[in-house]
Amino acid sequence: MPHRHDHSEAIRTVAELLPKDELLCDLGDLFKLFGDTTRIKILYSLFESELCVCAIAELLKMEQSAISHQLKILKDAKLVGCRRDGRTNVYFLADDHVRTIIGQGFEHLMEDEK
Amino acid sequence: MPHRHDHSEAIRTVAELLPKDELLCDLGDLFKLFGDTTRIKILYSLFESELCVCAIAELLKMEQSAISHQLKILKDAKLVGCRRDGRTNVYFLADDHVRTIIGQGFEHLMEDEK
DNA sequence: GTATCATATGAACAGAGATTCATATGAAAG
DNA sequence: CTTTCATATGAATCTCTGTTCATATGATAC
Repeated sequence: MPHRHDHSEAIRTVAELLPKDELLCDLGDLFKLFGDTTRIKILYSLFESELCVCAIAELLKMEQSAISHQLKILKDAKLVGCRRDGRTNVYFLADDHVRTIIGQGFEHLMEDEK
Repeated sequence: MPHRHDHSEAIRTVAELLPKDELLCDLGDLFKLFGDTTRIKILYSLFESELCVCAIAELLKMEQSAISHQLKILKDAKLVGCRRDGRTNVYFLADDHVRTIIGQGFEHLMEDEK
């Protein structure tokens, strides 16, 4: 028992309502995907239209390799999809939740400005 | 010019619609807050009721110091608020956006299960 | 086939961030 | 005013992660 004062009641109540550890981890992992500027920029770019790797690299003024690495992460998480087109790889948003989640973050920031 | 094939049109279009760098960074920083399991757990705990530091530490079975450090980060970001109560510090959700954003993440995970 | 373009990938490096340990602060009880 | 409890904080450590560099793959054009 680390401390003396009693809050066991509150703890019990909250503990029962807390989701499983695994789910909370998955939730953290999901938000981690949005927690990087490069990935946010990539996702935001794909809001408008599908794009090939080198277009994104040019747009963000970053190296092709860096973009490719991040696209792999987004693809593994199934936030983006990929399609071959000649010798280029075209990426696109795989899920409309991406728009919603980023939109929510956006709204939060906007209200903070006030 | 890093590559030969032309996509300058797509780049121009997207570039115009892309928010400022600073905003995209802020967005990334916001999501970074949710991208850690400990912080997710803390926020989730505060969904139910306000809690003092040692209650959270006990609940999550983590050291008081670790919780305190994370609470500082959440407080600096104004996601949680803090109130003195005798010699304990009581923390609470400062913003209902937190519920919305985490809720969206939750929904995304649930749909993925299918 | 060979050369070239677009992308992927692995290793190495560097920076950020989370936890722990030790200690400081601050309030209340005696 | 001293002691104890609750929390905060700084430094150190260790882990994770993003970028770069070099290279591999894969497809097209010649």
